[in-house]
Amino acid sequence: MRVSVLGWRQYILDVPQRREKWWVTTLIQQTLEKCTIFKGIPAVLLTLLTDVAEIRHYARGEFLYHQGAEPDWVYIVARGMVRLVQHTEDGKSITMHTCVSGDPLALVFSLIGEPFSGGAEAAEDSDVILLPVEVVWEVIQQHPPLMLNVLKMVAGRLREAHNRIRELSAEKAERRIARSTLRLVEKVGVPMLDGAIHLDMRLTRQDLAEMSGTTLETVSRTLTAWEREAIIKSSRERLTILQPHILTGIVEELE
Amino acid sequence: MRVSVLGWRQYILDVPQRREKWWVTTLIQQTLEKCTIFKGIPAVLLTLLTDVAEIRHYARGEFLYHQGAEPDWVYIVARGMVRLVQHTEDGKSITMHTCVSGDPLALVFSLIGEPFSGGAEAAEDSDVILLPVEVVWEVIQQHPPLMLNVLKMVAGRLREAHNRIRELSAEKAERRIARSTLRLVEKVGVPMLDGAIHLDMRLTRQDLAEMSGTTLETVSRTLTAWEREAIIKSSRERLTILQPHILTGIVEELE
DNA sequence: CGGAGCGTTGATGAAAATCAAGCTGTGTGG
DNA sequence: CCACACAGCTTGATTTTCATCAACGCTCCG
Repeated sequence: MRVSVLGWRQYILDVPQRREKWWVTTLIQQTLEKCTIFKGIPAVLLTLLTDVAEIRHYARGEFLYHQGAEPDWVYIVARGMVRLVQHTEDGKSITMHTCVSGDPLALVFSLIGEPFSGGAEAAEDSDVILLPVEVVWEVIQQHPPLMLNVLKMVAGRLREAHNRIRELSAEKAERRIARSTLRLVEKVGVPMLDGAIHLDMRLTRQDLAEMSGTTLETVSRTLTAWEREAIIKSSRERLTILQPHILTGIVEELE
Repeated sequence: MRVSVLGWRQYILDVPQRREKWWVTTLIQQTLEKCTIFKGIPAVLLTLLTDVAEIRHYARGEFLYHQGAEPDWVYIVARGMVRLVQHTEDGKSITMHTCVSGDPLALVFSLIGEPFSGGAEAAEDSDVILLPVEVVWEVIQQHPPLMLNVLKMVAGRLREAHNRIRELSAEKAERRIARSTLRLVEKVGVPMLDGAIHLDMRLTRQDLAEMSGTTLETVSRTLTAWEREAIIKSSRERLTILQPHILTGIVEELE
């Protein structure tokens, strides 16, 4: 009878065919539960979302959607990482935001019905939950406080974007690279026994450059310098921060 | 009885004391009516907002609020311009967004209850409408579709912020200045008979520099060069774009 | 008339992009 | 299992861009 209230019978009826593996359902439910975007959602609506959700795998480098496309799904990262990118006319890409497990993508543009301002590319092999836009919309109608969660999420991203504008306008490359690195520590940092922090992701110099607004050569030189000072330890696509407080110092020091 | 429904008796009762001039009420009502943020609002709620609104004058350079403060009002620009700024540790300021008549400020941070990520400074002598946060919140509760307007507004600003990140990461100073100029054309451009567009605001080189992520010297040199090519005509704090299409060309040309 | 705020211009230097060449680790296919 | 190709990384040399420092002109206003 949940079905008749919400009027999404077609999705519910589809479920048996689409969902063979019980553990897929479990994964979806657990992921959705811990999304800040769904905080405070009534159990019945969460179940509805779980029922209509699809899950899809994206290989590293694959695109979930492209700049300018019209949104038809809301995406939630279950496992892996997805980065939101914009491309310049001359083919460079810039990373606007990096989404990790639990982060939503395409949500806002779905709700307001505008085409994407950027593309979304899997930065790692990732599992992503897909929710039909109409269902997400209906769920929010049923429980308007969710809109506040959405607003908080966008506000957070806006704040982050403004911070980056400030950094790009006023700061030197080394500092911006330090900032990008520390942001990654927040997202995928794994503390080691000796106080070091390992970044649990594949990360090329190019990636860091696209996050910092600089070039891969500059990133390479900077990391080499840091490694000489034993601030970090890096190898191909791997990065461990040995002394995080020094990076913090680089970010905070005056002038 | 609108009062008892909404429970904002105290504001309603305050009105007679606070509002001596009838034309102030008219100005407030007309401004609120044309706000995209209040599009679709029921008349009764608009009246409520009009009743509880205050209007305040800010001189050029005066701050409406400062970075880090807790929001207690929602601001709507009625006349003039207000810019949202962030400050760096070494005292420089960066303009994040320029608000013109009808634009809301502090709205999102009010709704999510977080301190401001930047300050708001009157860029011209301005009249600004102040709405108590609690009333705005109550109005949105009464008419949830308004939340969508809010979301649209934030999404627009996020899009703009991302565009600026892309520009700052990849583009040269002249192009960024051209972009900032064209953005101002959109906001305060007044078309002239001869096809030129005059910017209806006081605008120093420093202002343009803070919008473009460069320095006042670079802006000065660029404008001088443009003036030599008869693209613009500028005098102290005044700017007229004689050939807008050339600026568009600078923004769009490859490499 | 004098000063404050805005604007111009020049000289200089630092930062970082760009161009270039070669190295290294990883994975793949023969 | 080896070789080899490729993607990622390093390093050096060169050049461009722009910030910075500095000095001075203009004009508005008290």
